[in-house]
Amino acid sequence: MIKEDKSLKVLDVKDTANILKLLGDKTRLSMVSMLAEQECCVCEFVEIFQMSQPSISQHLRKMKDLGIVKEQRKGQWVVYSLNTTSEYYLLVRELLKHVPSQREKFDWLEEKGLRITCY
Amino acid sequence: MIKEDKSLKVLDVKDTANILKLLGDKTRLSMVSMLAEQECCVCEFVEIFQMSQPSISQHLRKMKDLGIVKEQRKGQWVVYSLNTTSEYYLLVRELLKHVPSQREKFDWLEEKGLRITCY
DNA sequence: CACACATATAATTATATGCTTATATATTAA
DNA sequence: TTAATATATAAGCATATAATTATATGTGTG
Repeated sequence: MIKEDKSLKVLDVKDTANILKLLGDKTRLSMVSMLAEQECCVCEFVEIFQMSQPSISQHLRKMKDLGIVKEQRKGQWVVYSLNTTSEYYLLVRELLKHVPSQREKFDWLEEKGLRITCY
Repeated sequence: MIKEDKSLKVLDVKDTANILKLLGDKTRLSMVSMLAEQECCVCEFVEIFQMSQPSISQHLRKMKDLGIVKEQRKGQWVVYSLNTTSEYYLLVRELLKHVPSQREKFDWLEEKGLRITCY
């Protein structure tokens, strides 16, 4: 019996290129790296990236459209998280190994008293 | 003594995003996938991708600029290959694992009698 | 309900990207 | 040296992208 490599899923060149293009943006790559650590809501991203709220929303939208992230409303907030059931999830996890941890960004939110999401 | 993971090199978020953006193009991703198999010259790429020669040259230029590929003149041809000494090489290799082999493209060149590079 | 807060969408704008055509450069062969 | 072939670069154009502002929608609270 051949053992399947659980860290590998072969994808289309075209689909893969689309994912790479999507993650080929500093803001979005940081976002997924953060989401690999913890879930996070829109207004927290706005604080972290010092960027307009619509801009953040649009970045998240693009990632949601390709199924990389998912959203969940929690009261007045919308909390985003990595979609671990995506066919691209393994690729994304692999990519993130090559990028430094973004945990500090959550620490910064805590310090500033801007952390929203409750655990 | 801590054993270093030879398949992992942690990079800047910004640099990584640039690499992903570069490879977030169907043509360029196919190109590096081909180069991971064998070296290849410009005119062969032109045949494979059915695209103008300047367009191919420009794609290769971008990848050369980031150090992902390197070139070597062989007579009237310029042969491109993966730059295995690039700081991005490990990331690129990892990415390519998630993409199907492009060996068939070389087979197609052979069949059509368009294979140039000599081994 | 009215208001505040959080988020999404639409419209606009500036810039980046990818392709084409035209042209320049480099190499080989007659 | 001239012609043919291979490649690179420049300029122009059409489309894509990422940001902004303005506005709409959704939710909690008095």
